[in-house]
Amino acid sequence: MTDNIPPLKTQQRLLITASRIFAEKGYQDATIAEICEQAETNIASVNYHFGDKENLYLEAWRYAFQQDLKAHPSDGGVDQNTSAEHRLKGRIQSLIARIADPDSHFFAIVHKEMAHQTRLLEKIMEQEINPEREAMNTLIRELLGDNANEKQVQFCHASIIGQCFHLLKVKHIKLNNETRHYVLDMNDAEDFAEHIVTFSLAGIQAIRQQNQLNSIHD
Amino acid sequence: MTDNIPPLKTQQRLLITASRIFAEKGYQDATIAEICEQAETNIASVNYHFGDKENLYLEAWRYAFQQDLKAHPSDGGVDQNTSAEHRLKGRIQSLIARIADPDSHFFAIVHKEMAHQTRLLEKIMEQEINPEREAMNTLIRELLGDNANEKQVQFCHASIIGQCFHLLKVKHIKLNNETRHYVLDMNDAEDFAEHIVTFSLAGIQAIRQQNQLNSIHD
DNA sequence: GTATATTTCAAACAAGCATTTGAAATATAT
DNA sequence: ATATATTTCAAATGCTTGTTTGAAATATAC
Repeated sequence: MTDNIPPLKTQQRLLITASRIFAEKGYQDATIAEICEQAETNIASVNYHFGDKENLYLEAWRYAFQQDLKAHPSDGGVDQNTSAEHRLKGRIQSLIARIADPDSHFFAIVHKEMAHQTRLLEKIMEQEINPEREAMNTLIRELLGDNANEKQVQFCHASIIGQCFHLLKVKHIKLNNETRHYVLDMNDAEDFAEHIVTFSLAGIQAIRQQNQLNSIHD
Repeated sequence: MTDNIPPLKTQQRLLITASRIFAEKGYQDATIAEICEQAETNIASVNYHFGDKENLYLEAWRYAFQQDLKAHPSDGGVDQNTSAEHRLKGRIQSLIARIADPDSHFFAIVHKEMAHQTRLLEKIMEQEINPEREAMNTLIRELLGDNANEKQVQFCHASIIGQCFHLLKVKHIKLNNETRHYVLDMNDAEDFAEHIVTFSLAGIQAIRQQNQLNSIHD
């Protein structure tokens, strides 16, 4: 009777390994052979436990999503009673954290998925991402004020998400640094999050003020 | 002696077709068979004219870059003597136009390239994109004022590029629109460009003002 | 302890696709 | 007009990789 931790089940090892490798290489370039080798199991086990490669991909992605959220809750751990500014800041920081954290794979897979284009995954995306989008849009609406229309809300949302996802690109394009000037990298993630908050709150205010000016003319 | 336009050479047809198909499907999913079929030539012609698939990809990408710039010059056709605000606006509009135009393939290929990860392409990217980046950074420096440091310039650049590239994602993720609320789409490209300009000029001003406040404390 | 179900494994299989080949067709030059 | 170079073509080749197979090993249940 030892207190040894029982080794993880094959299925679990496959999920963990697959989410990492799919994040690194994308669906196409990741081979079942490589995943199984690193998960220390036989190739046939993918078929046995998950049916086929695509289903393993799906499950690994879902798994990564849950793990990432466990490490970085989407509200950033900010009290729901604080100002919209602070809650937006929390959400931006959470997003940046999930993108920058080398152990968070969900967004890396999303990023790689740009090329692959599976219909199934899109469905998952909608399911998983929509609630986060709506939560952020609610904050944006509050910050934009009553004169704002839905299009402006979506544009501001796109501005914020676009900035955050840009870090994803930087993360995966490892540039051959020929002693060039300073360039955004992963060590700046927290600073960049601060920047996005400042930049975006000002952007939102500008739209709000534009609306107020226009409404006077009516 | 007729004034018939001579049919395009095989090599040219391959470049045109390949840039379109690589933009649609990415490197991996695009097959030589399909490209040749649509270019109305034999599969072996890729090997004959370009050596291999990767080199065709390279050449098609370069070709797309040139074509896109021909249609949408990177300065947006704005007079170099106008204000930094207007010149930045011109650049943003050019970028958005090249991203939104269904006949412009360069950025679509960049987008799909996220998954493929060829070292060669990265090198070309640097060559082609760096001048544009520097041009925009010069404008950003001017708008940020003398108190700004290089990191802030890069952050602001990342903010703007990130917003523009977000449109690229929207373009290629054709969502199964289940009668959901309004959502950004390609018809909004011009409006979105306007939005990015307003949003980003305000963001840049906010950083500038932050710097001014901080410099007073010294 | 035996029978049944579950899981692992090495090897074989099959499909997709880039690439090659060598001959046929066409263009170019002299 | 003839010789030479260029371009096209159908078919074959070979590699990569996802999937299947059936037996062996292991766990589970009674």
